[in-house]
Amino acid sequence: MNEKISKAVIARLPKYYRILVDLQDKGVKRVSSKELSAILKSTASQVRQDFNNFGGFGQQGYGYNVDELLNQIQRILGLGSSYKTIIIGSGNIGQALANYKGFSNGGFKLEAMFDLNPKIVGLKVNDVKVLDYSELPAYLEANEVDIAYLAVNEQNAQEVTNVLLKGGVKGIWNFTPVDLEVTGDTVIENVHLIDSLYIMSYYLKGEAR
Amino acid sequence: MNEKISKAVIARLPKYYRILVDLQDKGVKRVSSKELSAILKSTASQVRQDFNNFGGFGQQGYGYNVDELLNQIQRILGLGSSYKTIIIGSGNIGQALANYKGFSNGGFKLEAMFDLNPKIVGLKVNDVKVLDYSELPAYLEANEVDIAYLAVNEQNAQEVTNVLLKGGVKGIWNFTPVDLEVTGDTVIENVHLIDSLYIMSYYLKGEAR
DNA sequence: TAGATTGTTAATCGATTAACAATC
DNA sequence: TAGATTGTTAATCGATTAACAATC
Repeated sequence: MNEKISKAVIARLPKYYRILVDLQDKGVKRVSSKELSAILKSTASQVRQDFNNFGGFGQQGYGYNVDELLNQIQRILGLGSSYKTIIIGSGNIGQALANYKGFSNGGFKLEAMFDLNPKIVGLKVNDVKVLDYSELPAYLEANEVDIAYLAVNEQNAQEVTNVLLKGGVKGIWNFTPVDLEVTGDTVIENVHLIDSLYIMSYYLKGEAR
Repeated sequence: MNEKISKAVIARLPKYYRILVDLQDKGVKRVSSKELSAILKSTASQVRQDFNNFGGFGQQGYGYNVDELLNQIQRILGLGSSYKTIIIGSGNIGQALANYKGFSNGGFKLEAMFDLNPKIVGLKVNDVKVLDYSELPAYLEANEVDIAYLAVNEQNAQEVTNVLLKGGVKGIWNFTPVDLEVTGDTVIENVHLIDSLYIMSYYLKGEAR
């Protein structure tokens, strides 16, 4: 399956996932595309199209079984797996990410943190020790890392990325405002906070018009 | 102008902005849509279409003046203005946002922080004092707030939002995984970190196929 | 069975890309 | 002027929505 599913569809999957977890918590057993679309503020048609990208898992005349649908989406998103993660740049954002509880549920296991700043190196954040950045290449040599959370200074972002790529990291969750250059099939997921704030500014200004 | 510009276009503006700041820093004086598209990995056609949503500011045969184009995009994004901001939920993420230097440049001025936790209330983060959450309604009564950065627990997100709306906050930058219900024309900008991580998981899994 | 709701095809809508006359 | 590159219209592509036969 999975010929080439559009980014728009993938971007909606986590929302389906969240909604289904909610429904399951509430003890709801079945749900129709129409009900889902009401929650999502989209159309029943889109919901069905989305699911049918992966081979529909509903039943005519019935709808979708919440447990089963949730399992499927979990599987599609790969949330059954366990990911080994590291944090590069253990300042404010890096530490916030280390402390954030939500990630471990999805199977994202923080294994190590790194920083340049001698004041930060050696700290323990949420039971994970901050190592000196100079140790990163050796660490990558010795340990298989799935995802690196990149929260370093803008100036160092690309250089650190190159080290991570050389070390065989499979994905980079990028919190810097830099559009990283990568080779090969390394996955980059950007969280451009500044962009998000600027977009908000645009719409706020719109209010005044 | 500005009839109804698509979200896709708006989402690209911060990237143009970043690129133009870079070019200006490098002393570049002019740039063509073709050059910009090469940096953006898009097409020259799209670049020109994007700018022409706001009334083109190029010159035939020449291209775009970097300084002028940057000014225009800055103006469109409303980055000349000054925004009064507060942080609700001053845990890890709230504090990281308070400490983040990048925001003040864009005119986002942090005025106050709030939290429920007595261990956090009273702290000073980046020279801003954390107030008790119970003081929020009075604060909003007394002060005009443009943007609230929402970094509270998932469980409290909607309730806090209701307080913010009642207090006349114009926009909410939402770091909770909740899809907030809002009335009126309050602007919501979501930073769904978990969604972003799940999307990354999807593409990582794809590698293995 | 009859009603409900899916899976799926067809129609529409919007966004991206191509083309080219206008003009600096 | 000739070359370059815009602004803008037209063509294409892709995503969303509508419609409906299949079927639980």
